[in-house]
Amino acid sequence: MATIKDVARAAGVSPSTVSRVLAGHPRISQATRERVLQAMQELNYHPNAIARSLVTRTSRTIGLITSRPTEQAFANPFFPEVIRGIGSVLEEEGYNLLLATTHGEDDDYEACMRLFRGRQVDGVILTSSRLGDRLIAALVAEEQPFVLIGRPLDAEGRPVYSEAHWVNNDNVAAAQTAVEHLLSLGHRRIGFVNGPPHWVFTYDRLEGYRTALARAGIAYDPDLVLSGHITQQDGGRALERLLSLPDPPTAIVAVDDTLALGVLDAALRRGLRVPEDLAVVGFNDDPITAWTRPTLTTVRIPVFELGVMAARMLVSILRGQPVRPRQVILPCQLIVRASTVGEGRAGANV
Amino acid sequence: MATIKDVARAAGVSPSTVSRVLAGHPRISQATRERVLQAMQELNYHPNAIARSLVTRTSRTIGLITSRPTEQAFANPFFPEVIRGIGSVLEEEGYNLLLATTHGEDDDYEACMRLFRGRQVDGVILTSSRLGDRLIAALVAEEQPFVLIGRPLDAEGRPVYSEAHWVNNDNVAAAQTAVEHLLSLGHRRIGFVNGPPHWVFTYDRLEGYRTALARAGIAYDPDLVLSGHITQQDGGRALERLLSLPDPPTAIVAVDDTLALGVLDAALRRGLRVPEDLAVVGFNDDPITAWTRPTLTTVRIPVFELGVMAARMLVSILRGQPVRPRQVILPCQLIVRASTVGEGRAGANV
DNA sequence: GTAACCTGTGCAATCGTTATCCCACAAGTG
DNA sequence: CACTTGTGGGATAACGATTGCACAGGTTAC
Repeated sequence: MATIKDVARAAGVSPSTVSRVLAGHPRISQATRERVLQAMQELNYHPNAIARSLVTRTSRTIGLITSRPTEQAFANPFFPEVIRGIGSVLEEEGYNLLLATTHGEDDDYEACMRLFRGRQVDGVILTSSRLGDRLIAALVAEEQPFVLIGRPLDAEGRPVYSEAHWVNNDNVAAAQTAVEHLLSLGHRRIGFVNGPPHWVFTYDRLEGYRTALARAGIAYDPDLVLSGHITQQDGGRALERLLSLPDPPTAIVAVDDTLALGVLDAALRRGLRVPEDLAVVGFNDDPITAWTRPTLTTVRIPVFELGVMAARMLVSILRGQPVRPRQVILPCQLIVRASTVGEGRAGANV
Repeated sequence: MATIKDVARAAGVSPSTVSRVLAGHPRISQATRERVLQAMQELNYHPNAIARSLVTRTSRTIGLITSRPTEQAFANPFFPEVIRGIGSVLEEEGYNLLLATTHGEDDDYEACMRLFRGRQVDGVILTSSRLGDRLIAALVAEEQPFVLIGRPLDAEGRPVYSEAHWVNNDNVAAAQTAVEHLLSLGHRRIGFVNGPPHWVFTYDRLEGYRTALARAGIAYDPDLVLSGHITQQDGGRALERLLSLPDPPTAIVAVDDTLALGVLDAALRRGLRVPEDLAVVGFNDDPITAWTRPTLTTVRIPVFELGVMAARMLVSILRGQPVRPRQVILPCQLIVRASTVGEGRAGANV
């Protein structure tokens, strides 16, 4: 495979000159430039990105940390959608996207550090965070360029790292809106089907649930709150448990549409009428929610836009440009459909 | 950042020794090994993967070529699903996955070549191919390690590159099965909503459609075959055009569930009863198809498994192990649901 | 007419590893 | 005792680029 030296020899110049042609250096005469370019063509030369990375200490590659095994991450439409957003920016900017393979949730720290130390990526995008996330702590401490989709909270749920860059949707407000929607429909016993509670987004959504209840003067009942994995199966299981309570809920908020689908499916199988016997609200506006019967009320998260913003921010950081607001909050939107208001009134968005 | 030399100095050995410890070289005494490991710990040393790549000429990274802009690729559940499969293997094998960003379909050749020449990837997985694909031709000519999901056909549709590695589902047979299912239900005018016809998978599915018709003694009517992009919108448009024919079809085969959803949606909007007025069959068994009303008959493609097989094959190739069958064909399965047989009979798989 | 500057290019160091070659020393062999 | 064999580890040269510095020759300024 042709190297820069081969090209240099063929063009009768030094390797430096070839390198300068490659870099578009201004002080190269038109004549030599053409000679070099022709030699490159003839030898089918492509620069070795690895060698270049070694000396420039950049790779024009951005890492994506899912903090979950790929197999699990891509089972939820959230990741493809966020990658769509990220990809649309990176394509324009000429960055590649490296998916860090992680064995499990705890392994992502090592994986991410390896990427940085190994100089394989110039920066990373984290797609979610945990309470007291040590990966974020390390990235902040080492001043590695990164953008978080979400927001950093310490182990006690307090905001931290005000200097960090992140893009978030206001999950507290979003969940609050969802619950208030149900309250306005007259529901008083509202079940909350949560994911693993140590994730910030689940924590925030639970927070919103509690806030809404508190404002309505309804006591928080821990029996109504269940957490599990974000799978349809666990959604179904959660519903079963909630329905077996002495005083079961008349409405359910699930923190993800996948969970909500599990709830809906289990409810319908049980012969419940939705929303008459049980109202259901999900999160994310997964395309599937527009097709279910009844269609599913859900909180639309601007996932694509989160990806776009995160990528834009990171690119700016890498360019050394100051990022004006270091933190961005994108609005959510409650999409009211039949699973809460019935066929007739569905379609009106709040 | 600590380098191998710093570690060497701290441990009182030469860089070579540190490198050997890193590589698990057998001829290193226990004592020095421990000294070196401790120095690494103290200096928080992580090897520079780029520098290593430069000399070893490997990167432990695999490239994924979607041949579409990321934004478009990830709009279809196929890609996330195939990545799930690939990722599940790569995680175990310790490979990273690099998504090649492509501006468009024609740009993928350059992008892929840059990846290889730049030594950024050890091999690539192509997720689809076109008739007479020049990227495949180049990879074969340059003997670059790659696995194709699909199969290589020349510009005239003849199989080529018998030495290439690929994983495919038998799209011809799959489409044939779908059409025969409709024929067995009595349909004689069957519309075919195709994607861009220069892709091999669309070509093959059309082939299956024609074969099934021919076997049933039904003349091929080009008016019944439409092609467009694989979007819901184009599915809907195709249906409109088909219904405006003098002798419109009573059934539709769409080469992708996304198209089928567009067809279904447009049909329902028009007030058609499905399947009584119009039967619909899709491809891929997108989770959404189990939720539509009526549920959608579809051909299940083992997408996850295609990803797993492709990744396994590529890893074997990279290891220098002979891959026993160079080509693998995975079976499809027709999932019969209500969009062809009505609510009562749905659920029986063929 | 000479100093100062500009243009275009080459030289050589460097990035952080791995790999080849070689040597010092200890132990086994006849 | 001389000679082979084996073990552990150091020196040094790649790997393929980039880049600061030097410098030759031509142009401009005064």
